Amino acid sequence: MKKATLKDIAKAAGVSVATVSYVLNDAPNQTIPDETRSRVLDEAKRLNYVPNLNARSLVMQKSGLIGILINRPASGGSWSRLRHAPFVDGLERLLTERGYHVVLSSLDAANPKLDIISERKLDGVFVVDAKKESFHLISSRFSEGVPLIAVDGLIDDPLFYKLNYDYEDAFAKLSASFGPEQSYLIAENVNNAELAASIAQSSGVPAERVHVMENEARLHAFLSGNADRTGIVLGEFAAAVACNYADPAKLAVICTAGCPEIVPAAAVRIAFGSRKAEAAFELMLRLLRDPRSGPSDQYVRVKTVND
Amino acid sequence: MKKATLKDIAKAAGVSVATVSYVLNDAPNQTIPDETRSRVLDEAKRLNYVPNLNARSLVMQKSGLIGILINRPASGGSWSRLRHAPFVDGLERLLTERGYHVVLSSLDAANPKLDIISERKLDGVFVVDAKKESFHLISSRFSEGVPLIAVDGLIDDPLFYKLNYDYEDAFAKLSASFGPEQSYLIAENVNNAELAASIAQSSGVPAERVHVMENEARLHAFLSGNADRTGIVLGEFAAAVACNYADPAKLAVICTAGCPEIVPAAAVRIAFGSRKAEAAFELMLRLLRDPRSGPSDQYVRVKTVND
DNA sequence: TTGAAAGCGCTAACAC
DNA sequence: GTGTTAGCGCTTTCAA
Repeated sequence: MKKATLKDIAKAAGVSVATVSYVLNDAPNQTIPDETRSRVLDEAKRLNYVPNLNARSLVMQKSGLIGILINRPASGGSWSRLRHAPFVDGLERLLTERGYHVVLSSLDAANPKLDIISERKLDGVFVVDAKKESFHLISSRFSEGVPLIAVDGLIDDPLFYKLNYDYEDAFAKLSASFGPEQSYLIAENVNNAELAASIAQSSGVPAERVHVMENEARLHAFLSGNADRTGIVLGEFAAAVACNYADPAKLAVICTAGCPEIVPAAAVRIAFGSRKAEAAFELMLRLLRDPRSGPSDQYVRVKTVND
Repeated sequence: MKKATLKDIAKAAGVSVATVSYVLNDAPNQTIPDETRSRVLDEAKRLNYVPNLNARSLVMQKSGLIGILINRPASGGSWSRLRHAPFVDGLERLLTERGYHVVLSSLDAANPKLDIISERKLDGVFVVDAKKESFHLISSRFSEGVPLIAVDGLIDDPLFYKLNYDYEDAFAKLSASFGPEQSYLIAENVNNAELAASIAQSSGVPAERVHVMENEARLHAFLSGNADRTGIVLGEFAAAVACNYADPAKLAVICTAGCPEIVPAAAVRIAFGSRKAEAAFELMLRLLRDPRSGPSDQYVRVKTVND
């Protein structure tokens, strides 16, 4: 039994392919009598018809595919491999639920192969944690109207909408008990230099007490030298590791991945929940409907969850 | 500037589309003089040619897409949302590196929409953590030769190759210090009932001391009642949570996600590393080359990393 | 060594 | 109401 096509259904139902297509797609301005309609529908079901989306994509010049392109660190512990996982999961779920198909693709920071966007005629693209250069590489190739959303990256390029956490807000909430003057900061090793700079700056923590997560040994060394201080940790996975070398009670963790349960209960926790995925989804839907309906300054900032 | 097609290149280079196609694909049994070849290549580059893979997929009846279909729990804490993340990440990376495009799709256990396989003409499919019924639903629709790999699921269906951890091996390594007679077991809340049963059974832990991870409250209650015992925990994320309610030093964690750093160093750790993703990738590649070149019993068991 | 042409399965304009 | 048909961009057979 091989795949049935429109033609097969047409033959079986004694109508033309056009009619079948009309019925199956509920074509707006076609008026099909119920008798014909149900005959077609019956045959389609009987033949186990499944549309070939490659054919449809070819003629429609759009695919129903949304891309999530992630710039992954070449090396790095599990904290960096996990960093985007809950976001990707959440976003994928929402998109799938909505009927989109999701293609996931790792970008090599050195050599980001972005052809997938045009090759597959992606309807919309999320670019996660990319360097400035990657963004420019994309925008130099797209005069087209594909919605482009930069996630976790500050980029001065009008082709991209930008979606970021409002770290400033998070730090502010912490400032009473974890004042930047006396605390240190453990930051995630993000690819986007502009974002990293902005985080460090808005934390208010002096540069010499900002540690960028790289490997366990260096983290250990840094924490040993700051055992008497309180600390702020960005990311629950980094925090889980840090708790092996620091007293959780002296730590405030800004949960960027929506997994607060992972960090020891003794630490102070402040969370963004799963809002980034939701915001990403909503913005994309809106742009898909109308490519320029996003916020006029192109920035979306996700705030922490208030409890 | 709109997308260039083969036809555009052909016109620009003064040859036919067939010739362009031959050149661009290094067609095996065509002999193209270097002069023509480079003229075509030059024009392709000049026009920023990017192939339309939807068109190619249509004629080739295959897409270059590999599907990862994941049965996600409707509810559950971050430990369950994270469970497959490192596997998916690792697998996606390997596939992407190899030139495949990866489509990711959540399956609703109640209503698994599997049409994506035929709609997109997927070249190969991983089905992760699915119930018996979902597997049957798939195999009832596929006489076709698409390589199907069931990950984290025991299923008696010849259409699927099965890829699972060798839990027995892991438990055996632990038996000296964490004897099943005196320990409890915290198991992940897997969808596949057959797998769950097999894990519980091969652990040797008496049924009344096997706790299936559901929510933090129930976990807390269970651990309170077993404070005097040693315990084995499946999954590092579950373990991280458990450490809030149990002494890490009395815990052995079987790391199923490749993220041992996440669990407190005081616990005994035994790991599968990232071998599942690698094994999945290798098996898929082999099947893609020759659909029946997998192990004859269709089972692949991934062992723990020896150190 | 190259090209013309027949599709792959589908959509939609247009004719009847 | 329904059918005919011209593509969408590509691969590949067959002829020249």
